[in-house]
Amino acid sequence: MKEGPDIAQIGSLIGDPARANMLTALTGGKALTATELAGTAGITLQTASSHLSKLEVGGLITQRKQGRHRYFTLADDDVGLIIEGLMGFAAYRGFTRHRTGPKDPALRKARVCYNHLAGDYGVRLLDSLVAEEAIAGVGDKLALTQFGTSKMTALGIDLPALAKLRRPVCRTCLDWSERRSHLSGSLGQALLTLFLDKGWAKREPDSRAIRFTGTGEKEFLKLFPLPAQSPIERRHEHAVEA
Amino acid sequence: MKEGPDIAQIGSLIGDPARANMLTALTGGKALTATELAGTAGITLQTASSHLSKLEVGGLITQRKQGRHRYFTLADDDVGLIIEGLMGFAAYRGFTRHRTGPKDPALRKARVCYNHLAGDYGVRLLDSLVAEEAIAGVGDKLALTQFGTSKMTALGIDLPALAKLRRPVCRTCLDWSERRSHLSGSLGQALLTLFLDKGWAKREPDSRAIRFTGTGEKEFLKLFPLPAQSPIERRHEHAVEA
DNA sequence: TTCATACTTCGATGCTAACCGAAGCATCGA
DNA sequence: TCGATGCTTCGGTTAGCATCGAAGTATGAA
Repeated sequence: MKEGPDIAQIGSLIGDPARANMLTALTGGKALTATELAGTAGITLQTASSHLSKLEVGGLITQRKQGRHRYFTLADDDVGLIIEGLMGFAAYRGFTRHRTGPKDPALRKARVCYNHLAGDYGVRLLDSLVAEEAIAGVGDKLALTQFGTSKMTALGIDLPALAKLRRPVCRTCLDWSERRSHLSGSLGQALLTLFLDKGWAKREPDSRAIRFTGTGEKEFLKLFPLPAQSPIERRHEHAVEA
Repeated sequence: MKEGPDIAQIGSLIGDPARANMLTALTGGKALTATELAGTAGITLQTASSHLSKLEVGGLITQRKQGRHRYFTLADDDVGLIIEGLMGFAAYRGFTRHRTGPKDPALRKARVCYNHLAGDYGVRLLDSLVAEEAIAGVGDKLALTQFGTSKMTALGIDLPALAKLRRPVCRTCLDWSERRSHLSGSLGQALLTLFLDKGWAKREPDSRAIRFTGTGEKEFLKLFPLPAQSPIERRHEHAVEA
């Protein structure tokens, strides 16, 4: 009726509680089976199957057949960004119908956001890279500086390979617990993979939380130090916790 | 059932086509009456009233009584950001159920995004300010430099007054037609107001489009020139038009 | 071949919510 | 005071969709 794109389709896809729970679970980054997703959403397998096919034709998720399992993942970085953005909005408005459990502090410290690091440590990572001028840019236009390029290469990250992908290398993603940006994009993904590979951190089994080991935490903080003072003064916003 | 905020509530609010149309209309920035919103959504006044009360308790809109009219606006900058974000996503995925009309080129050139300038000119504005280093920062952490502060003051913008508001002064907002950031926040709002006050541009009556006058366009381009080369190379993404 | 697991499709049910007609309330102008 | 306008509330209808039981398909294991 009016000009412009159609928001309502995506809205209604996210609007169903069962589907919202599935999407939230998939924001953890792991590929999950239909049975697992049915469990997290608290519905039977038949209902889950119906929901999953709707999400797929809606372009929010994709599936990969493997044996007799079907693994579902978010379709895309963009979907993760949208979900995380809505979570931030909801948290800020106090839309926390599901009472937050004891895992909350761990989640707030470090967690997976689709495929990259989020939470306090995720924000800290980007802050540090910006402060030491490894990354520069404005808004969603971020890029590695020369110093940043050599730092990443020294860490063993194959930047030319990342550049060949069709996804942006550096990107920001709004952190719903910190209400500030953290690093997304293929570099964000590569860094999280690096931390896990090096054994600095491990994923909690049934949660989005990431637990750093003692030495891993030391190494991380040494590699990504925080400046004495933030380069740009910024008022502190704290999400309202209900 | 799970940890974290509840996306589904907002999703279902946006998920109804009538409500989505109302929200899209309100993204134009004007305060609209219930009757007007009913018209744009194509429903009766009774139904519209029901929808509007749901949107209000959901925290997406607010109303102001004035005489026997009730004027509705988006509650907040955040709501505008969410809506624009979803529009970008929907446009990119080709979710354009409402066929785009002939107004489209004008909309793409310059339009209102809740309360600030969007479209080609909106993106250009931020690009220019960044290129001449009037604004610096990363992600959502933007701030005026010393040069930027004096430039804005020279334009007649009362920065101390803006700083006193509880909203951020500088902020980025994802442009759904350009798929890049433009300037939001109270400064973005102040600049758009300035352009309109100076007579450089006028709002189209029943659209989000903004039409620059001949001299207004000249002044705008002179005041916010584009650099010869973009400071950071960035791949061009063009939204899929269906 | 037979059984088990993983998932989809079909069909029926039941609930929710969008919708509108009619009536009620509030504000404004005369 | 009276009528007109703008909007809300109530009641009843209808339509859509989430849900699950039952049956069907595909893959893997024994």
